[in-house]
Amino acid sequence: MKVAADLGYRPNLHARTLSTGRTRIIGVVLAHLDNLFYPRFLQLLTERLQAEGMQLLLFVADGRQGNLLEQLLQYRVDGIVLAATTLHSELAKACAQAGIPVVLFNRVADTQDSGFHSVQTNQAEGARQLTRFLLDNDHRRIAYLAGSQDASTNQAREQGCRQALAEGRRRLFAYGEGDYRADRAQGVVRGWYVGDDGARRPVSDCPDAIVVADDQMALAVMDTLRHELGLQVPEQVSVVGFDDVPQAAWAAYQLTTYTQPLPEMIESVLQLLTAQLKAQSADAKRKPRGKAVVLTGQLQIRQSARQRSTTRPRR
Amino acid sequence: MKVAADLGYRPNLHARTLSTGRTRIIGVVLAHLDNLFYPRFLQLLTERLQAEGMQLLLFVADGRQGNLLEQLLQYRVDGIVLAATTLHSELAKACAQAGIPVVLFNRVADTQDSGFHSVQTNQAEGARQLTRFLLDNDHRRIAYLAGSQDASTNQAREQGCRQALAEGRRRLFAYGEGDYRADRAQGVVRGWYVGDDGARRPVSDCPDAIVVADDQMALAVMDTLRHELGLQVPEQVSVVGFDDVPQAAWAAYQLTTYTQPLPEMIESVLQLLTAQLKAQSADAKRKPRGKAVVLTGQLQIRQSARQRSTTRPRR
DNA sequence: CTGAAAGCGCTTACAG
DNA sequence: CTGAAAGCGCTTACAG
Repeated sequence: MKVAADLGYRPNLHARTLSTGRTRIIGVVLAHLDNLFYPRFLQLLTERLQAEGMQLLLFVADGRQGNLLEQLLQYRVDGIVLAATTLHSELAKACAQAGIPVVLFNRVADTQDSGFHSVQTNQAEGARQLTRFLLDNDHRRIAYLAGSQDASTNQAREQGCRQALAEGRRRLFAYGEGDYRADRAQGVVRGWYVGDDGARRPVSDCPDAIVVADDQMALAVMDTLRHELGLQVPEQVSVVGFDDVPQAAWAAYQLTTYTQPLPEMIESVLQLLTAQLKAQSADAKRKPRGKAVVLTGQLQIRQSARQRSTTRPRR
Repeated sequence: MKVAADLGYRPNLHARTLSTGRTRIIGVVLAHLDNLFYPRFLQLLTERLQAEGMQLLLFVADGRQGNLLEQLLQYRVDGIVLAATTLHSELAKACAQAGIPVVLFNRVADTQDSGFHSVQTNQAEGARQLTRFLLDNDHRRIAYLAGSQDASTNQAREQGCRQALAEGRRRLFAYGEGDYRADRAQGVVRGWYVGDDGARRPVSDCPDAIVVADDQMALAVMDTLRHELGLQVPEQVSVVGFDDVPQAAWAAYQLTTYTQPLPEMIESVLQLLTAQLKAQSADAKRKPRGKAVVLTGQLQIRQSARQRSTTRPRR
């Protein structure tokens, strides 16, 4: 042993892989690393995997999925984490078919009980709480600015928003699609507040609150409202987001949002992954139903949404 | 071939690795993915590596470097990109000793001609241009807010700042260390503008411009100046940063900064990496000198630094 | 030009 | 309990 250490011997993990069939490599597929929510996700996931002695092979989905799948399979990854919100489910299916454990992050399978494991926050409940907060604080013309229509995150958030409105016997005042992109979101907002003639619309024709499908867009929307349209946030328009990205807490924004419990989510991802790895070696044939973990986030009240009164009535 | 495809055959890359000695895996080590500059770096690098048919194995340096090095070596990565600014150079040396090509990103070896390849922006020149811009626009009390003292990026930027001041026959008005962390930077700024008694210092005792070692800290500094200390940026205090992270362009900040040419930098990283891989297979013994690629960035003038006058004198 | 064999560096079942 | 052999799935030099 001493000699081996002195000679600088390191076991070759690829050789080990050949005989054990385990690579200890997890493939992680991201769609947009430019979304402010994912850097921290990636950092935490990497740290946790490292701590477990596993490695993270990073892929960015850029449309050419075929190639990506090929790589994933050829490297015999032990498991795959799919965090690409808008990613077509073809990829997930192909991986599962190849017998590789898949965990969907912040995304749920669009086909019913497809057998995929998934981890997400209770999106609908979060959006419901945000919307109810706005209703409770006297907002009456509430708009929803959607992410991508086909993203499960957006669908749940939209549904939660609509549900809260229905409970409050209110209708949605305006609806637009931002596709989870800052520039598109800003375009939608301009359309809401500025008429075709380039003049500002009357206040009563404009939303007094905007439920934005994620923080990324919400921050961009705040910029446009304040610096381009000259509106006060939250005095004239309230904005709420979803995720609680680091930037949401910055003094310039102080965004009211719904916090996704990222560390817990990561733990769940790891649990699902390792559970599958064990089950796989135990009895490879028994295919368990996909387990959908839904975690509870938290309403994070900051300053971007107007509150009825700072001095609360004494009980 | 048809049959193979029908059966879903995929070559096992680990087996190939065993016989060829090439893994087509590049190890990437990051210190802080929470720095706003790195997500895009990682995204672009991943895309480029994927395009070349290589894979990216991601590591986050969390102090326990020994373990990290072990993993890197055991997975027989073909090359390593070290983007961890404050990372101790032990790691780089150990990798080089093990015969793995290393490219330093945004960082230069602290030991002279250590044989490492590196890619960076001309940091000193950038800081010089930023500082000169401030001088040319009538700023007289210029402070430098440093990153980590031992980071080569910071050393070069500080030197560039001091050089421009010397050229303008000015002295540095104040100096503080933010360690590339937003909260530390904010603490330094508070100390500059607020006395021990908690009262604001007289204007003439405070900087009228701050050269911040990176955008991450510069944005936090702007927040503190505006929202905590009630100062106008740029009217009362100018702030400039370095990197040109996506957030620097946000309407709330409009940060004047020095743009690092990220796509070009990535290209250089890939070139250095592939060149070494070829050289390695050609004659493994000839150890070439480290090549230090220094690219030119660009002064990005926005609104966070006061300009003398919007109407320029006609020539 | 085609095809069988050796070898890459491990693990593990098996023989002694 | 120890030690030699077979096998994981490729590549490549070599024999036919």
